[in-house]
Amino acid sequence: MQKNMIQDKVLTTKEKILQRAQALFAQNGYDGLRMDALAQEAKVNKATIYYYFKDKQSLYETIMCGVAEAFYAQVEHNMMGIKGDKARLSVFIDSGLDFVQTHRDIAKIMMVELSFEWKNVTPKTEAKFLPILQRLHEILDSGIQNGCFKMINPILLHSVLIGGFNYYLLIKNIYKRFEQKEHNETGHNETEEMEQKMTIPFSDGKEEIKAMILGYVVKDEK
Amino acid sequence: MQKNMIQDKVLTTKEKILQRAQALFAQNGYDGLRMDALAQEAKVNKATIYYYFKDKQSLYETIMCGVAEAFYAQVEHNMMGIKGDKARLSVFIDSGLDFVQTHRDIAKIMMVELSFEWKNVTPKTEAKFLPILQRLHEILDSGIQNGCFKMINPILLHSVLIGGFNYYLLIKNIYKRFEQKEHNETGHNETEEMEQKMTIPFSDGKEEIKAMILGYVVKDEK
Amino acid sequence: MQKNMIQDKVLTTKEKILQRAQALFAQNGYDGLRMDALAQEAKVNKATIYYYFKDKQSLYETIMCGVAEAFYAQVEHNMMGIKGDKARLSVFIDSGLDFVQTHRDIAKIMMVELSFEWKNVTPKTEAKFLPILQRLHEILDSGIQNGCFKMINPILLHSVLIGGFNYYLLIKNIYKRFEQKEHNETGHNETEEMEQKMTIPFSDGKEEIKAMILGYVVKDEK
Amino acid sequence: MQKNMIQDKVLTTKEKILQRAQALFAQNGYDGLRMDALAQEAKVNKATIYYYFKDKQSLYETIMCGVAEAFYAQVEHNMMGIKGDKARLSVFIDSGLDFVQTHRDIAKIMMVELSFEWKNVTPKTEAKFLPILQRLHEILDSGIQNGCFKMINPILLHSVLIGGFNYYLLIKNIYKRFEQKEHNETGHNETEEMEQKMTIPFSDGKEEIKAMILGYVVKDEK
DNA sequence: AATGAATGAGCCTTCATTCAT
DNA sequence: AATGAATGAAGGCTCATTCAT
Repeated sequence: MQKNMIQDKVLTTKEKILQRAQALFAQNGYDGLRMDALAQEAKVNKATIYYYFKDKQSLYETIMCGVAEAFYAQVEHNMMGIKGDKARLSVFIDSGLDFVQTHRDIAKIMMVELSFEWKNVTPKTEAKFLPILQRLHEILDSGIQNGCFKMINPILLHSVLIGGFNYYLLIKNIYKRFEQKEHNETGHNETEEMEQKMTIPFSDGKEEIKAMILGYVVKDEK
Repeated sequence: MQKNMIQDKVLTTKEKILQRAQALFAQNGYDGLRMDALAQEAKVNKATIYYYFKDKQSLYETIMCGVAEAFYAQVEHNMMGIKGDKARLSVFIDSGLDFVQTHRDIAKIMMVELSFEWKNVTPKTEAKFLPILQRLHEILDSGIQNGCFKMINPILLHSVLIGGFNYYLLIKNIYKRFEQKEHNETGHNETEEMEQKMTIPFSDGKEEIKAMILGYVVKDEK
Repeated sequence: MQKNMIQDKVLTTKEKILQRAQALFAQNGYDGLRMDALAQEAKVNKATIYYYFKDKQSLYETIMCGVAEAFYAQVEHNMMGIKGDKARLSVFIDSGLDFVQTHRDIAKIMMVELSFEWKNVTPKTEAKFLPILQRLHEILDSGIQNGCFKMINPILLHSVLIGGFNYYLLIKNIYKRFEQKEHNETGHNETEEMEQKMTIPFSDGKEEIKAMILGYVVKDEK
Repeated sequence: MQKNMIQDKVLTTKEKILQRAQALFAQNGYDGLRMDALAQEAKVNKATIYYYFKDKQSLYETIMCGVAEAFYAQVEHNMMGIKGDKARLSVFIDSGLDFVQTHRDIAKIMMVELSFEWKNVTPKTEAKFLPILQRLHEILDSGIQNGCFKMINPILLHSVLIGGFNYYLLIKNIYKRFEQKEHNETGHNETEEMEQKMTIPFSDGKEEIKAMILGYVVKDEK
């Protein structure tokens, strides 16, 4: 998080390139990233990028694989030693929400890649994502089979968790812009509903989503 | 669905361009769409596109505005005459889910645009989206104020509804690919979990999401 | 030949590009030709080249195919109606020598391509050269079989004819340079051998080569 | 011939570079040789090349000078002690043919350089070639003056000798390819002329060329 | 209304070369 | 003696856009 600032000088050239590339891919997408811009941002010569990475696609692949591994590692780490389906589901949900919140660049890249139907994802990268999906399934399936979870399509749960939350974080940004603009433009005659918006501050969102999911999935215990 | 084939000849040149542009923007994003490719797909000369649209940005804007208007119109139409907070919420959720499901291209474009922080959205387009968001707020706020809905951040609900469902539809595609590949590669000795996947067919998803949201929002009436 | 000067304005853009490309390929080889330089020489925008030709390779291919066709057409035309093995061989030799002398660019390109073992020659181009070689064989083989020609490897004859003469034209250029330099540097005390050089002016060369070949191939008739 | 394998370890780094460079220049020409590729082939770091050679041009020059010296040395060696114009011409022709046949790389490089009008040849290199040409002239001129040789342009003789034979060796390669392809494609129904080709095997070529030249140059003695 | 031809700007990539070690 | 890292300067090619018709 704050590594960038503190360790900026410590990063190797390759790491510097990867770091900036991730940010730029997230901002502009695969086609939108310009190698010139990346070189400038990473403060290296354009040719230096090609010293470390075969081409743009390979740079992207490196990032995507890193993403997959990072996500998998975090979930694995968090789940370690957790027993009981409900506890495991709870930890899993928290892990997912945290990852999406902490790794904004990655979440965005994934979202876009998903929208483009995995267009720029190579088989190698795809293979890295498989274990993650399998792991999610194991967890959810176990709960369903043990009877403490309602029968639910695991993918759907996953979607609400990751897709819903990521969308929330994204739209919050846009929303704030709307409000600022309106505020500037309308002067003081805000409508009541706009007042209303202000009274419901942007919540963290994680707890609500978790509650929404658990409320649906976990069977009432009597 | 089969409109393309039947009406292909009926479409004006301008409509043909817009139709193909929407599909290509959805597939490749703003930067990914090539005017050459569009001309080819629309079976017109490249210069013809510029006869109808000032430039690429203007073409995109036209589509985005159309998107916003279409969404707003559908919601308005569906809500017409519906009374009662719960009923209105129900219809609203259905409208949202239907729209996302029916207008895949638009949903994808919006998702990507959101990820890129509205990068290619002009003020004019932005203005078109405002009424939609306002309408959603009215509906949700009313229910909250009337006490039949739990206090919830409307944006969060919106996110689970639109973001969660769109994500579900997207990942379903990728998922099916994974399964096909694995099926091809592993031959016949699928593990049990893979069997399991098969037993939970890809549900429509709409009902679950609706239930999940309503379960969280609607207060139990005693 | 003098078309360039007279018809320069009449050439289509595509022809202009091809014409200049041929000259530049001859001067610098495939790798040595710079698309920028070509654009400048042809007085068109660089992108215009790509409007007419897919890429550098395709441009080269177009020229090579043209070359092959031009050569074949000229030989065919000259041979038309010629009867008798000796007469045909004579006409064939003249055609070859004339072609090499008239189409200097082409001869150079072919020579280089041969040296690089056909490196930049695509199958399509290769196919165009086949008929030429076959035609040469027919002619020579017939003479050999009819007994008026000495048994000779046709390829060898071809080599002396084309390779020897082309080499002669090339080295004449270099030779002249040597002499000029020496003349400038040595002042007036030229050695006798240098005087000698001057007394044997650069002959056309065609007649000598033709005589050399015929002297070897044609059997003395008694 | 098999020197490469046996002496590979014995070569100094500099020699290794020169050896591989010569081969690569012959294959791809000056512009076609990539310093990266050379480094890889010579199994040294790219910077190592620059440790031994100022730049690409200087590397090329070193090779070209070596070429000239080698050629000159061989001719000088072979001619040593040979008396009589005809004998000397005979030895000279043999030397030339042998050199062209033995030093394929060099012959190719020279051929290409000639085609490009000595483009990459520096004055220093040019100076090395002068003695060779002078020596050839001496030999030929002497024979002409002594009356045992027909009056002939020495350069033309040189061209047929070197140019014709080198061309023959080059085109033999391409020719064999044609035949292989045709053989593969036509199956077993070769036409008669194809049969014919097979019956005239690729001769060495040296004797024919020598005979062709001598037949033309040497005056019949009665 | 529509298009073939042409282009300026810029993109990804490569190349010969240098630097610090 | 030798090299991993880095680079300035192109090089081939593409893109959105315009022009003349």
